[in-house]
Amino acid sequence: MNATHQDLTRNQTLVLDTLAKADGPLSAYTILDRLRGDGFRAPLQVYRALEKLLGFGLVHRLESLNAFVACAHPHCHAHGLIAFAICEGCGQVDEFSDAVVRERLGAWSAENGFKAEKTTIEIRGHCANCAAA
Amino acid sequence: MNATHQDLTRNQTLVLDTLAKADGPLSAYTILDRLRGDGFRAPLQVYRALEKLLGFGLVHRLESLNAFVACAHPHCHAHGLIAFAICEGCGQVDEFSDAVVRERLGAWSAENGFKAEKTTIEIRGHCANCAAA
DNA sequence: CGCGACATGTAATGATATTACATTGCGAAG
DNA sequence: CTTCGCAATGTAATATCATTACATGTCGCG
Repeated sequence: MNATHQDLTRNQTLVLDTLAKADGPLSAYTILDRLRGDGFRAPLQVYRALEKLLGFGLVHRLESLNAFVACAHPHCHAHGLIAFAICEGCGQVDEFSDAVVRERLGAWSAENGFKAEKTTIEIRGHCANCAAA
Repeated sequence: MNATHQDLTRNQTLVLDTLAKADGPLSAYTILDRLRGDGFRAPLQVYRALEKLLGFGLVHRLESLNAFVACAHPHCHAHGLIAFAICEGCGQVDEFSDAVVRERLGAWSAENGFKAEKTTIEIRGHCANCAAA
């Protein structure tokens, strides 16, 4: 049914691996630079792979950063709505999910006849370590 | 203490009025184009005004759109966390606030020692009218 | 006046994303 | 087995969004 890692093309695999190895979000152009050695030449190669990976749920886009991260729970295909806590200090991203938040936003949508398709929740701030420093 | 509409400079007023008159979010460059007749020549004039207006809470940035809207409740300076429902059909943006959502995200932050500074919640989808069509 | 703080003007550049078009690889229909 | 069609890929050009750097203007205040 859903795409597995097996179905990925060469470019998709390269992009996903790059994100998985990174310790934080990467911009498309950073990914491009890291894959020059693998023959990547143009932004579109990255954007096309990202588009698919986003569709597969293997990668997330951080809207407030214009950057991308590998999904922290790639084998769990059921995490309804995902929130991100983004540390401005170290760049670490924490991915979590909250049923109550999902329920409340769903309730608002229902009340207002709004058909939600994609929800973005991003908290910018400082993680425990960086806040201490 | 907080800036009032009175304190705004000419450029800030022009940008805010442009956003207030618009029926949806505008990109910085769209604002620039609309203000050419008022002497605007460069993106920075817009970005500088937006920066201040964002600080005053009179304008919001929609991260998933790279665009800006006038605050729907400019006289209420206490709306903690704001969520946006963005219609892909007509471009309308609905701004709302939910205490439970705020409380849940605050709880997550507290539990994880995360110091939240700015929270973005954006729901992309279709409003009642556009979903019907 | 002359200084300091802040707003502004202008140009150049950097960063992010898409459009357009040519090519390749590969499975299915004939 | 070949040809058709589709999806992925390659490449260039361009569009869109945002910032850096530096010069100038304005105005209150000592």
